[in-house]
Amino acid sequence: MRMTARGAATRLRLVSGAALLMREQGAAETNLDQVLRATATSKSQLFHYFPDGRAGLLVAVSAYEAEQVMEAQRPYVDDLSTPESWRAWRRAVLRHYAELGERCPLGVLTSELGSSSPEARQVVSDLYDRWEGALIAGVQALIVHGTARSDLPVRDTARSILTAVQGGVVMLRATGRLSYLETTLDTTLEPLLGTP
Amino acid sequence: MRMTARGAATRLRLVSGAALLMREQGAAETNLDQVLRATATSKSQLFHYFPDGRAGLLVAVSAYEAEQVMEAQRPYVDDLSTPESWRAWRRAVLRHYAELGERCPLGVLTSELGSSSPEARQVVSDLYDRWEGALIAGVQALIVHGTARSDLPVRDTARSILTAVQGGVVMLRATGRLSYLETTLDTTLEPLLGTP
DNA sequence: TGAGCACTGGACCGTGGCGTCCAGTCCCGC
DNA sequence: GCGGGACTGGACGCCACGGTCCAGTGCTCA
Repeated sequence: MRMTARGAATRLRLVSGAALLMREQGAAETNLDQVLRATATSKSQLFHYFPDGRAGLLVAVSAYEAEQVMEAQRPYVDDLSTPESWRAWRRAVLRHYAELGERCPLGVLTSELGSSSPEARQVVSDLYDRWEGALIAGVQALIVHGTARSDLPVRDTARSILTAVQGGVVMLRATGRLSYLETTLDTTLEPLLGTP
Repeated sequence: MRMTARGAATRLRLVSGAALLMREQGAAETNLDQVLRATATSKSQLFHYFPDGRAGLLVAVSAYEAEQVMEAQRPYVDDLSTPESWRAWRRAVLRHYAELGERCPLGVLTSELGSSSPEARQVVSDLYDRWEGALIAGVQALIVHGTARSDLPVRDTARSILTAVQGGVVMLRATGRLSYLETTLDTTLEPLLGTP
């Protein structure tokens, strides 16, 4: 689809506006009219940019939110080669979820958007792959660096960390408490960084 | 509401039937007509037992599924006083999720039902409290038993285990792989049971 | 500058799905 | 065995919400 700068801006306004609404009140509770009102657009514009309607919008929101999840961990997640960068990463993650609380992109991605369509599911699963890849590289680097024991199972360790974040976010959404994420992250990172 | 045996059976048929449908296809994708067809009941029966309609049914399903989550861990979760019972508990949990896969009560509880209404949210949060309580008692017992170090933070350890299960289930639902749960559970239980 | 297509506005439509109503049946307690 | 309330059946109403249509407007590029 050819698009002018103005068109691209409208499209982005729709996606980011929809994403925000869905974070705050859930995807299922967000209807198209709300999105249109919040973004000052009309129905025909929405269907112009998303011929598949709501379904297409959900996929775009998924991709947008997946990007936000990675963005929140930058720049650290891109280079987890030292204990310092791991610690900085941990701080960044905790800060992000402390700020957003239950209204985080990851929460709505895993619990709602991911199961809305095969395409959205693919987006979520791609996110996990990228994320796991970054963590694997980081664990590997710490072994080379000598901080972590060389017999550490690299992939399993990375997956544990990913799982810890997921679990922490679920509990955050359910209880409003950040402590689950903090504690579990500490436990899981211990073999990598030692007791802080 | 007064109820005869027959009425109670009808009510239970509605709740358990709805729960099954919602596990398999999600709560949002399950409408009342499907529930009625699956349970061989009629709309007036449903509204007879659930005057609040769909909302009330969702709360009842939440309570039912919360009970299923605990039931799946029985009898071990009620007495985690020895390393053997902890190991048996771990096996029971893994077997349960290996069997049900993505169609587990916990998954639909956390991702859909829990946010459907304040009442349902309360049910979910009560479940977590009960669960955490059982784990705390178990960790405490292992310390008394001498298996676990006495300086282990009891509540934090219990919460880590709970978070590990949650994270593992999220990843199971997203990827279909049980390994996340297995690995993370091992890591988290290590300070309690040592390397198996 | 003007032709054509991207872009916009908003009225309109169909329907899936929740909830209501009422008439009839069955069972429990006296 | 009989009165009343628990229980059942299914037709009906209503409306929120996703999606369509078409008539304009204004940018872009030759």
